[in-house]
Amino acid sequence: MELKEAQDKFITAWGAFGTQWGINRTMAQIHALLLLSENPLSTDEIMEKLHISRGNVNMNVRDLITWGIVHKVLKFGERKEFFTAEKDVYRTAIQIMKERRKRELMPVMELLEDLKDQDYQEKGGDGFKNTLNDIHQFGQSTEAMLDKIVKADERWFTSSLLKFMLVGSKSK
Amino acid sequence: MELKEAQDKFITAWGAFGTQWGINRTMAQIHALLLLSENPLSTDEIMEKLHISRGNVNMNVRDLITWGIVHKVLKFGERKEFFTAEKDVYRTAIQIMKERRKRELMPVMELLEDLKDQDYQEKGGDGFKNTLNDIHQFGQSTEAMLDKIVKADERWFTSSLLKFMLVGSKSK
DNA sequence: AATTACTTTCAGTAAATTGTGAAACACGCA
DNA sequence: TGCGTGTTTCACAATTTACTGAAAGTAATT
Repeated sequence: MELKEAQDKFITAWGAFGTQWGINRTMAQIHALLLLSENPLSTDEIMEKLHISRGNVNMNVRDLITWGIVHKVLKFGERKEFFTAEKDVYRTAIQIMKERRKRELMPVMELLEDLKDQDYQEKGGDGFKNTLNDIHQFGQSTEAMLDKIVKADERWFTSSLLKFMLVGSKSK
Repeated sequence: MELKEAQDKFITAWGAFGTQWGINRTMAQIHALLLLSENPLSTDEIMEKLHISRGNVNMNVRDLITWGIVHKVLKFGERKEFFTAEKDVYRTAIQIMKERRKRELMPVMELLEDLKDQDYQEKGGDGFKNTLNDIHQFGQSTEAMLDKIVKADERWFTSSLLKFMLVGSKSK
């Protein structure tokens, strides 16, 4: 298999996987493309390589930027904007966790806190409250974990946490 | 706020959150409904409470069952099938992790292994290989972690891991 | 102030996903 | 075997989401 061919395969597949997650195909493909490119690409280059429209590139790139995993780069002497992906896989992963937490976990927690702190006198009210409590507690545990991971640097994440996960467990 | 009102709010919101994840609204709503119901519900009850068609209920319930977070229950003397959600939040979460791993992580790993083990002689081939390696390595770390979590029981998950995450970290 | 080089927006369209409801299917029972 | 009760399937419809391309916007350059 040729290099270019392999890269295309990777980009295509990355796009398909993206779909299964909540990410749209094009966004995932752009990310993959930038990840593989040694140097930053312009809008036109992305358009050409992925055969998509200018508007599409613009919107998805901006989205990737708000996710914090793609950066705008200005080349000296050029008026065009270029884009590049964060190359460190751990950083990228942590960045995604951070954003998902903010967008997906936090709103749920807010709802739970809202519903939880009320008195439901009726029959069944306790069961409901318990369910909310369980979920809330789980959410808090998750938040605590993410917080640790996010605040730590990726070196710690690999070495310390992973070592613990792989070796340090004493339970069944 | 009335109990029923609060429950409806929860179900609606859970559906909306589901959408942000890769899960479809109805599936998330059915899950929420079953989570809140003390006793198992029949297809007809679900149809009625969520105002959705029989086919829709059937398909989504079966999907939830393949995810392992909803179970079929047979009531003595009744011919109908009833459904109930796994009530333990940790079990549910672990179950979801397991499935996502299988459906989303494993195929990616396979692709990476396939592309990785080749020789790309051309210029740039090394960069590509390095990128693949990084992602692969990260994937393996993730797999290792999930594996530990999945194999452990939820008691361990809460006590041991969480304690470690909250207290045991010595790094910056 | 007009031109050039580029970016952003957005109405309309295309594509993908989800939902419906009626028909086919399954199965116990008289 | 035919009936009653319940489940599953699936073509089609409705809804949601993503993409296009042209027009409007921005700003440096002449």
